[in-house]
Amino acid sequence: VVTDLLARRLRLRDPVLPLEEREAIEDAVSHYLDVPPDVDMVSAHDLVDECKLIVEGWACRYGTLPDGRRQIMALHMGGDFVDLQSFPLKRMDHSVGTLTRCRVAVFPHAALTDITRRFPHLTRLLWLTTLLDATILRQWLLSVGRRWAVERLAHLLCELLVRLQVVGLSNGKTITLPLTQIELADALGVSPVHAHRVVSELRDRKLVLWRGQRIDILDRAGLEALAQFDATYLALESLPR
Amino acid sequence: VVTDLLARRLRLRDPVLPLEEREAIEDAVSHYLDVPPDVDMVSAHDLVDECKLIVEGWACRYGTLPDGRRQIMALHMGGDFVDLQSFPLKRMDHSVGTLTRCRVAVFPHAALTDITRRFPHLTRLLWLTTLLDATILRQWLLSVGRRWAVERLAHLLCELLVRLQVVGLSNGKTITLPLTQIELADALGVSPVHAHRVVSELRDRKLVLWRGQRIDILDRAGLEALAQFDATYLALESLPR
DNA sequence: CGCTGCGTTGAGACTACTCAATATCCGTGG
DNA sequence: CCACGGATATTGAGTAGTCTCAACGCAGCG
Repeated sequence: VVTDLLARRLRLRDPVLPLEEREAIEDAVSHYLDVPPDVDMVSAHDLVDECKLIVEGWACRYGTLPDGRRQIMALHMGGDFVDLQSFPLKRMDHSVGTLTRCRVAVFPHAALTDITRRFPHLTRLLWLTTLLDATILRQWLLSVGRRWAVERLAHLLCELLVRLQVVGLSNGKTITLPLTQIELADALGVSPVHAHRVVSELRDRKLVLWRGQRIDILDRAGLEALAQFDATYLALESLPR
Repeated sequence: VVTDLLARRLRLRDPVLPLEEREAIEDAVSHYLDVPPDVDMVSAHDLVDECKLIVEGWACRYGTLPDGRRQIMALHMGGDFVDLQSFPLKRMDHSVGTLTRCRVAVFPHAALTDITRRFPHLTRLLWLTTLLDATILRQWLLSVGRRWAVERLAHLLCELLVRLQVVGLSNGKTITLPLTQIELADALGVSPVHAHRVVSELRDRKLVLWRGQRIDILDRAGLEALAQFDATYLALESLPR
């Protein structure tokens, strides 16, 4: 299960994962877990000794300020490691919470250490996935710093569209986004009221049909133009080794 | 040279770097380079096959939108890898430019691949440095998304103060920041005019003495309070292996 | 059936932006 | 040594994007 998800996410970079590496991943899973919605899987400042991969469901990374202001820093879906960075870092600098009920696979750090000793190539792939998170993070920073709120929302949708398609969770025309407008606001770095206004604007511009969690993309090209979207950061190209 | 810089940056996490690993790092350097100020060391979309570590000088990562808006995503000084992420990723999703003249050490990807094959522990340390960049990145996102511009500037100063102290480039009371207000604006995600106003505000509040590139910290506690600064994300604690 | 959380909408306030003018610094050349 | 040009710093005024406050509607749920 786990291997298929990871392989799907990485196939564009590394089409064939050697059998022994596939087995190594599978063996590194100590157990599976079901986590209810709106629960923290790990909290900032925690010292952790295992990593979690989402098999199904949605989660988000977020940071908070002492006075309560909150910023969501990433959205994660099936196939994503939510805290692989904790393997080298150990200490969490942010929290990860579920947005929906999540099924997760648990990888003890010890098993990952073993992988780094025996499978250099696989190690580089795991490293790669943490770096992909970072490229997305940089785009979010660019968005929050330099895009207007509407553009930012458009860009988020473009990103999710691609990422969901890669793992087969969207047909490119519709996505299911289990976020309240308050959570969306925390992801965009705006107030809840403004998040709503910005959603309305995309609706009014006839770019999307947004009803609750279901979002129909009416004009993907228009959305990408508005967002000034450039997908290269998602590292979808196949490269020679 | 290179090893000392890296060791200094990592000593809090891993106090003793085995001799053979130190040699491996030293051997991985193919050559040194001097880069003039205000020049791109690597550009977005580049396909690269070597990584660069700053020995001396300042550089920044930045991303741009097609219409020219620019966001600086990280500031780098001596001891920082500016594009280690390009080792697993290959393709650059952003650019790296010098702020001052820089002396850099060059690591061919092939040499790094060799390290991942022979030194799992060192590999995890290299992985770690890319993840430290990511924790800083997350703080910047939190800043840009949820802190007012003054708080954001204060937070940036607190961060730089700590980072410079770790590598011995600041005594904790003064830092040299080779940024124009335009570049500072791009780092904070505000307009140049507002960047200036925000610098003035820190001056007026008697928190700093800001003259050109030289910044004297008059009230570090006040600065940290204003920024709601929490240094744990910089991973300065020593942890049991 | 009333509570509670979320979505929606309006109004006024505030942070930050743009435009624009002036001042200062610094390297270059006369 | 000083005049000049260009880039940067500084300041003011008006505007625009976004925020806060607040009210109301709606749906789910015990």
